[in-house]
Amino acid sequence: MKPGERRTQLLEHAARLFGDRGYYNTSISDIIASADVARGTFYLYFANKRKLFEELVDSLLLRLTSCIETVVVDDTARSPREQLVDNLVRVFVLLCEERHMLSILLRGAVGLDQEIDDKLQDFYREILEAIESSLVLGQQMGLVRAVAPRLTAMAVLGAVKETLHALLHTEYSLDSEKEIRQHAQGILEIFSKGVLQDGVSIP
Amino acid sequence: MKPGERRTQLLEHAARLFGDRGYYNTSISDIIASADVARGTFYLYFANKRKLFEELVDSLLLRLTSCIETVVVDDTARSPREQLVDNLVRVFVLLCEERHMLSILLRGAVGLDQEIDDKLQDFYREILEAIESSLVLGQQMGLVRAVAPRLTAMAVLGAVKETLHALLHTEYSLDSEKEIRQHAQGILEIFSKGVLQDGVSIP
Amino acid sequence: MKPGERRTQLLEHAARLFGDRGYYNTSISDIIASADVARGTFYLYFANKRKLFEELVDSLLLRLTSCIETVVVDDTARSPREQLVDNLVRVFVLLCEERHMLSILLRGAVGLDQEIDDKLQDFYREILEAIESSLVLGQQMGLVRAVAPRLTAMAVLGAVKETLHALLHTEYSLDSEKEIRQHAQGILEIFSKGVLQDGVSIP
Amino acid sequence: MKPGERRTQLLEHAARLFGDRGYYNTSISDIIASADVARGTFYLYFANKRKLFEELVDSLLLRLTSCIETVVVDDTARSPREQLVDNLVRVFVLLCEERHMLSILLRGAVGLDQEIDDKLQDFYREILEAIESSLVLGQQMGLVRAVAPRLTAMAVLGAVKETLHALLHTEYSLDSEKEIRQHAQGILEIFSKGVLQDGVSIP
DNA sequence: AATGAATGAGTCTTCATTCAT
DNA sequence: AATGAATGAAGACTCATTCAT
Repeated sequence: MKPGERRTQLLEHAARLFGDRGYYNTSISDIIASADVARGTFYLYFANKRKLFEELVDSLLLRLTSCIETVVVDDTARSPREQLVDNLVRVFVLLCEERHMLSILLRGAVGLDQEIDDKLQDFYREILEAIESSLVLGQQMGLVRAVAPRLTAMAVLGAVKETLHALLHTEYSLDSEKEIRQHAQGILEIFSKGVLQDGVSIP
Repeated sequence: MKPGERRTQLLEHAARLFGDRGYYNTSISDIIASADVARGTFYLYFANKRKLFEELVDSLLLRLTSCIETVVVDDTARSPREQLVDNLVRVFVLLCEERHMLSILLRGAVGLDQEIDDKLQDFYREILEAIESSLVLGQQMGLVRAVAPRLTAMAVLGAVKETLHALLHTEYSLDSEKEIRQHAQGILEIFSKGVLQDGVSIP
Repeated sequence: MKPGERRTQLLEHAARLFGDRGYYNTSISDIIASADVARGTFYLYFANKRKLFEELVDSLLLRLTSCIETVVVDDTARSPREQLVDNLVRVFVLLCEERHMLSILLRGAVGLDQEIDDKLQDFYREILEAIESSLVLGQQMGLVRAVAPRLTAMAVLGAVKETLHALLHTEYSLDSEKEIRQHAQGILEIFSKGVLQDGVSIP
Repeated sequence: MKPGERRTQLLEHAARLFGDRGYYNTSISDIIASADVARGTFYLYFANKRKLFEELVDSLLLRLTSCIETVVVDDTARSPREQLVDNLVRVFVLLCEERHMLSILLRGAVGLDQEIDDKLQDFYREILEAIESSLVLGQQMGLVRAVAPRLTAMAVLGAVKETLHALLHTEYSLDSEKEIRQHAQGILEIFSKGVLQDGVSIP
């Protein structure tokens, strides 16, 4: 077994177990039994259970961050719309592939550890701020109506989270990339034009 | 101490602790220390920690459910829009008053207990279905565009959840009912008309 | 409810429960629930659980002792044989009527309390000594062979205990006094003549 | 410390404590304190207190069973009488060496656990049946009088149990194998010929 | 006499972590 | 690098007993 392979092995098994049962219902015994590794070996690679979890979260946030590209208005190759959809698609594809991590991401690590909680909090805050500043920019360019940018950003983020959440519980499934793309476009459309017919307003 | 008061006392202290630290980081010792009650007294009122938690969840879902009224189209007193906003406002007011329960609601009881998890799941599913059927009705009446009803329902629910989530972390605050009402109207507006200016589309 | 009736009520319910489940598997809660009496009331009549048990044992030993009459050789009305059998019959009748107490008697109160244990020990010792001295007397009168008196006494007591034990487990039943009398005579015969045919010895 | 030694260590200390104080008055704390072992270590070797006890009972019954050999009538080396006595001697020797287990054996595990109780019950039943069938065989061969076989079997078993019981309370002691052999022969003789002189009957 | 809410010492059990081999 | 026996702090839960009403 190559060096580092043991580590990966433990991380993968732990991710599956944490995703399935949650942090507190996954014991070190479960992880080492699943990875077929001795108890002492675990502590050769990770300082403790919390650190292993933290590493899983870090790794996920890193990969997620690298999924998201800043939308460039004057890209001649891809329209802003395409770039937005592509961002969403990449996020969904990543998280569909790693349901276990998705589970960890959505549940958060509440009550587990302030440090890890903060990381997730920061991650979401950055995303919120990115959306918010895009909206503000759009408003400055006259493209976006006078909606409250922060509130709108939260709405968008929440919508994405909720559809991800639905994926976990198999009420909803996105099996092909085509479906995922349609899903992403659907979300974008809802927020672009709203749900009402032109000229209609809620009475 | 009146009968039933001890129970309530324990429920309240437990709610605060569960809300602050999460289920697993709240021990019975914490609860009874907080409520200043003897160990045995706890078990006089609750079979175990899980049952107490379940009761908190049940009680919250009950109160939440009773907040939400079916929107009636031909109400002469209040327009559908007002009814929608009032529903949202009541939910927000209730949850603002009980932050601890809000925390429990949003985190879910993941990995804790299938039964409790299912209750939350069912609750959210009912809300989703209510939103979805309203949208379908709106489409039949020609008011709502040809958006995917399920996806849209998830987007709306997610948006509400996310703003509630923000409340927990004090990035965002809704201190008066007036603010809450504006907040609810804001969400409604985003989903009604979307974020784009009339005649504009994302390039 | 007459005074003293509460006491009796508690004693009877406790006897049944102790007999069925044993001392440690019978809680005060069980007893007061069975007797339909408040918790505090229990302690009005008994200092504690142990004292109640002690009273049950005392009462049983008293009644047992009063069952057993010293065998008188020159009684013109009843032969010694009849007196012996009558003693056994009375003991069996008493214990058949109160199976729960029989259970307590046979199990002993081992590990429960030195004091109670000693009482049972003393009771059995007295019986042993009575049998032993009868045997010695018989030997002096030339009726009894040169068997070891103590050992023989233990054998007799053990035989009686074992058949009582069998009653508890329904392998064996003594439903009428006639059956009980035959049973007692059977035991007496075994010890009188032994099991071998005249003139035969175990090879 | 060799593998398996910890287990044995715990079993031995537990046997002593259970024997001295009984099951319910022996806590896990007592056992681990006596064996000078950490709390967690206990659960490394036994699922719980009950399982440890069960193992002690199982082990004793196994060793007891292997003490007892079927009596062979046409053995040229040892007469049936010798074989019978040898069986008894082996049982007594075993139980004299392990007083603690003797205590457990005689007290039974009443009210502790149906499963363990049944094991003891079954063990005694088998012994009873073996004695009973020997008596019936003896009757068919014309050696044994027309005594009730079941009743007689119970008497014999009871006698043996009672003398064992006496050993526990030091009223009686069997310190050498010679004494034990005399004891066994004494019991056999009582049941062979009875206690009465030839030609005498209880008046 | 009777009640039953309250108590808290004591029990079993789990599990993350350590360390000698 | 790897092992797994050993640890013990910490948690949930029980139940005999008390005492104010």
